[in-house]
Amino acid sequence: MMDEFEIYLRAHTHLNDGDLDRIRSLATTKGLRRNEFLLREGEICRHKIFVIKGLLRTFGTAADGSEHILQFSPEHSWTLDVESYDRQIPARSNIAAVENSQVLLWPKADFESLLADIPQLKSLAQQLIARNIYNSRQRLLTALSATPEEKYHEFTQSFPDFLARLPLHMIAAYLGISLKTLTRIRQAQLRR
Amino acid sequence: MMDEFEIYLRAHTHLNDGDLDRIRSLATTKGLRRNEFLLREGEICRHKIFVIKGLLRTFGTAADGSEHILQFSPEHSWTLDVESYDRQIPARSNIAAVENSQVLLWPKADFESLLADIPQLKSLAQQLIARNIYNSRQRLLTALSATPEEKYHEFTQSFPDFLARLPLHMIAAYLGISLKTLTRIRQAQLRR
DNA sequence: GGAAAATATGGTCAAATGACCTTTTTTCGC
DNA sequence: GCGAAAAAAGGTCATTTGACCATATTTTCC
Repeated sequence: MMDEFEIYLRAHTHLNDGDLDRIRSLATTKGLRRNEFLLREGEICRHKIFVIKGLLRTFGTAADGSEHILQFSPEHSWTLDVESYDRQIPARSNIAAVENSQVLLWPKADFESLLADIPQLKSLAQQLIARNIYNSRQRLLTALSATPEEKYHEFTQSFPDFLARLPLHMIAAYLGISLKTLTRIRQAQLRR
Repeated sequence: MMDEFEIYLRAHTHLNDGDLDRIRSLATTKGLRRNEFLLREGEICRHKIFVIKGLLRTFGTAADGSEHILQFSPEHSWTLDVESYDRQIPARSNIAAVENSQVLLWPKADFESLLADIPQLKSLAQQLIARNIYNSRQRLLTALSATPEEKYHEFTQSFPDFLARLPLHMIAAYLGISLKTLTRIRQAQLRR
């Protein structure tokens, strides 16, 4: 059950078995059905989340009810609503499963004690934060400057494996374009 | 010269005079003329930057030469190209002065030793990182979901003081809309 | 103070995009 | 495997947006 996580941790850190056991021991496993929510807007994000298997999406909803996807979280990635988790305030985004998935959950207090006690884990966490910041910058720049076609192209280059796992309307919601525009782009590319 | 910075630090941290002096002593002051660059795409960002006075912009350029503004940095804010600074790799963004400005610069190695030695500074730095992440999320969501008019409205609410300090074309470059669209929005609002 | 540059506005037009709707195809869940 | 639901694709049309151009206004800087 947890072995996927162990593989991940061993690949990304140098931890002794004791620390690894302690990290594992504080997590609970949870299965999610397709479309099941892990966090809803307005709730407080109380856990650090690691995706063992499957695919999650983090999305906000606009005034008109439309969904806009901030992030996809596939197996071997971490997720949460940062601001809600940090400050324990109501979340402004939702997290839900795209596919049937399996996640590990650590209550915030537990994870913080792990971070305080295990420098290698802390260092991993900081790397992840840094990467997150770089990615956000790049994504923002793309959102500001790219045409729909360029956005789609960048997406296919960055996440080739997601193409087959996501319905197109979610890709559109991630790129900030309409489904119609996305299918038009794809049709145009087929004809070439 | 440095007093602005001292006021800022005292307002946001609890530092003793010794630490404060040490932080100040490692910085150099630099004046910038309007439109002068502090960092150009491809260069390596070697300094942590604090804006004493004035206004900077951080922007990327697209293939067609158009500029897209990632961030404005007014007096009493910090800036840099994160990825370039962290990893000492070529920057993908430019930083330039919008107004005549004055900044403090710390060479990376010096600032790192300050962070290592002064916990209050480290804590301030972490707060700033956190805020940066929240803002990026919000900005991305807006970029994905809002209409040009909503984007402009949110901008005026968030940064009322910037309106008078920025040429419209920069606001457009920040919002990811054309200057034409922006002036249309403003005209429509005048008529009401 | 005055020339030059930057900025803002306006007009026109073509193209891109999204809203709305229907139909076909695929996938899901029991 | 089958019925229901979800997803994809297609059609049509009105609207928004941006490109390009000219012009007016303001600001900058020597």
